[in-house]
Amino acid sequence: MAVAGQRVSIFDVAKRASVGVGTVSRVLNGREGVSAATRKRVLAAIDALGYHPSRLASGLSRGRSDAVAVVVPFITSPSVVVRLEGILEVLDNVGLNTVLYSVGNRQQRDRHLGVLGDRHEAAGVIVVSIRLSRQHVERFSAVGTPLVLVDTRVAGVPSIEVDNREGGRMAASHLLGLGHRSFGFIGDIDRKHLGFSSSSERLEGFSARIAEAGIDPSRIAVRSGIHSAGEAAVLAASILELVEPPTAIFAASDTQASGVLSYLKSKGLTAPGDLALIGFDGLEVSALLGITTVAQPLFESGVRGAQLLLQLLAGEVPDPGELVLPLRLLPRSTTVSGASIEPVSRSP
Amino acid sequence: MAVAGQRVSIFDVAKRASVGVGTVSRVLNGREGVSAATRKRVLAAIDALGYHPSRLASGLSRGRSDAVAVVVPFITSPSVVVRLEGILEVLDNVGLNTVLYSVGNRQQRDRHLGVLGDRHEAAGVIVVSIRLSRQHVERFSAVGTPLVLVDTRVAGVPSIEVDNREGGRMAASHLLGLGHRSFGFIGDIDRKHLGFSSSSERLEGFSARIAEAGIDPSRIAVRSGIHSAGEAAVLAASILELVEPPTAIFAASDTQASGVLSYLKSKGLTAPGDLALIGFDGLEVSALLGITTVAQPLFESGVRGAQLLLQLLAGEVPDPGELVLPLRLLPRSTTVSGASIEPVSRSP
DNA sequence: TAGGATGCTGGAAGCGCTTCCAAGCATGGG
DNA sequence: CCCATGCTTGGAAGCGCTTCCAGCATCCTA
Repeated sequence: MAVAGQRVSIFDVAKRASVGVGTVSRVLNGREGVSAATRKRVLAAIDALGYHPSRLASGLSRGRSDAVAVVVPFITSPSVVVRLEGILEVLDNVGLNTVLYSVGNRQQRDRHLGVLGDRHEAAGVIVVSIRLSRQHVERFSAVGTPLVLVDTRVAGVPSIEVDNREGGRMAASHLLGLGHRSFGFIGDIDRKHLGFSSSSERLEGFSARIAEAGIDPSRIAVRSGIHSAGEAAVLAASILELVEPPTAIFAASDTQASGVLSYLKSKGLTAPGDLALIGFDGLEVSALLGITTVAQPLFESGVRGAQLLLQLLAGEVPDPGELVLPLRLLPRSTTVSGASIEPVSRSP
Repeated sequence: MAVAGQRVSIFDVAKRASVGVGTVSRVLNGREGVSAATRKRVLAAIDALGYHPSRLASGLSRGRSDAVAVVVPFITSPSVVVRLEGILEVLDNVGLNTVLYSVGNRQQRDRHLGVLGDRHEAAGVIVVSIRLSRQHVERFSAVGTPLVLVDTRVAGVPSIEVDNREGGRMAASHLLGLGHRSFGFIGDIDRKHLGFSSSSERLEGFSARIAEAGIDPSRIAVRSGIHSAGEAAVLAASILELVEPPTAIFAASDTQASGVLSYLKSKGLTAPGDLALIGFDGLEVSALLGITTVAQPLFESGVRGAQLLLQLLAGEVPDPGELVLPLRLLPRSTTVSGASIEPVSRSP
């Protein structure tokens, strides 16, 4: 055991095993060229001293850390969490250390990305949902740190995305097909200025499709607020209090759709009878509540992103570097009355 | 801008500003004893070169990093995420860098905790939900790294917890009060062996209270599986297929309760008519679905934990070092028929 | 048997920062 | 006019590791 207050260094291990520090380093890194007997002595010393190598020193000396950095926006949205699960699933499996950097505002973003790009503090970096400038990206490519984007993109950088405009169109088509002609939209505001654009892109696609159907898109009742179910409930109220409320609402996320549904229930209203409702994401909560949604492969986006990074780390050049994953419309009971109810599935 | 492939060091900045590295360091760390003119020259050089100090080097040199490490179990449960939000809320506000270490198994746990405790790679550490051994803790106290536990505890270490046994008792009392006499329990298995014990503690309290009511607790239909809604649905099926199914089920978490409810709906059954259902945690999903639950202050646990750490970092000794937060039973429509439905609230 | 290969090993240099000490330079009091 | 005092400043040492080179056995080959 380590003596209280004393930090054990590679030097102590070397002394105890009667070898040089170089040899200890070789053992630590599983490099060959160390006899079995010596290796055993070193391992015994490490064990006896309770030694842990300093990641700082090794990273500094090597010029790069061996951890993977994942930069995520302040984890406030369930969709980010699911993506993260996918990323960790892959990275954990191959035994890579993963460090998460949570970004709550632009300042934090620039600091973290600056350091991660400028210095080699990570073997590779995955950025989730945060919009990067070309400058940010150039830093990474200049020093050769592999970079992968999930749910965001910059030309020329490997990324995983969905087509949010297409998703908006799908939602509109579904509602139009059901005969709806008046619409509301509940989206979120990028208050932290991190460049979140999916909400507005979804609205764009939605509006475009509505226009194609010959309906004036400026008549869509658009409301935006912070991304939360509670806020969405309030926004829903404001829409339903209109003189001529729409017959259908498209919420930019399932979280927001669930807030709308909760508001309806509290007023004794039902979907789709009083209001048709469609969300986005395909979160588990939408299945539990029976909310129709445009589902995107969140978990898979994380998995693919991590796999892309592994390829880059292995020196390969991923072929379809910029991947667009497919969306699926899941019709459920908030738009189609009498839709069959399925239990949530066992696998995520 | 930095020249491609070239890393800019403090030395380059010093040269450009025609000062010594010591002076640059002083400027970087906002230390006084630098004339305004010199400071301005240094800042200009930093800007011109696009310089970012290396956290590795500064951490190594200083003997400690200035970031706060938060160790969380592989983010699989929404409750952990909410706690994390609370932690980040506080830490972000005071401008502390936060780095998350995700732990998926014992090996990872020991590696991360070993390094964080042994070396000074973090100014302070918050561990969420993972059980620590006395040995782990001693490492931290030996080197003097502040440590705070959230949702787990070790005697003598500042921590934030709830009384899970008491929560189990509250659930039992509620169901007993409604006249139920036969029970099922759906909990989770600590498959990763990270020492999660809340599920079993909740069962203990539940059983104890049942026994006090004169009912043989061994007759509780206990089922356990991995922590997910889907798995809980399967376990619920196995309980309801019993020859004499219970009239009420206590699920160890809201996530699991939501799975049970989803199963009921898919079978055309209702709560509490066919089965009374109570969950645990007070997640938003329980409000959305109207599930009765034993609510714990998740967000607040994170906030308090972070505040505790800030106190320790400031050198203060927190007075009630080991905090037990209160639980609240929220009766909703899965146990009390006709319970009023409230919209989800605006604030989290 | 000698000369070169080969396999292990020790340890110095260097990664980029902080910190501390000594030194330079004004300034003010005596 | 001289020296003590207080600011600023430069830069060497050291944090703990990796890496590379040189040194030493040992082994193989001709």
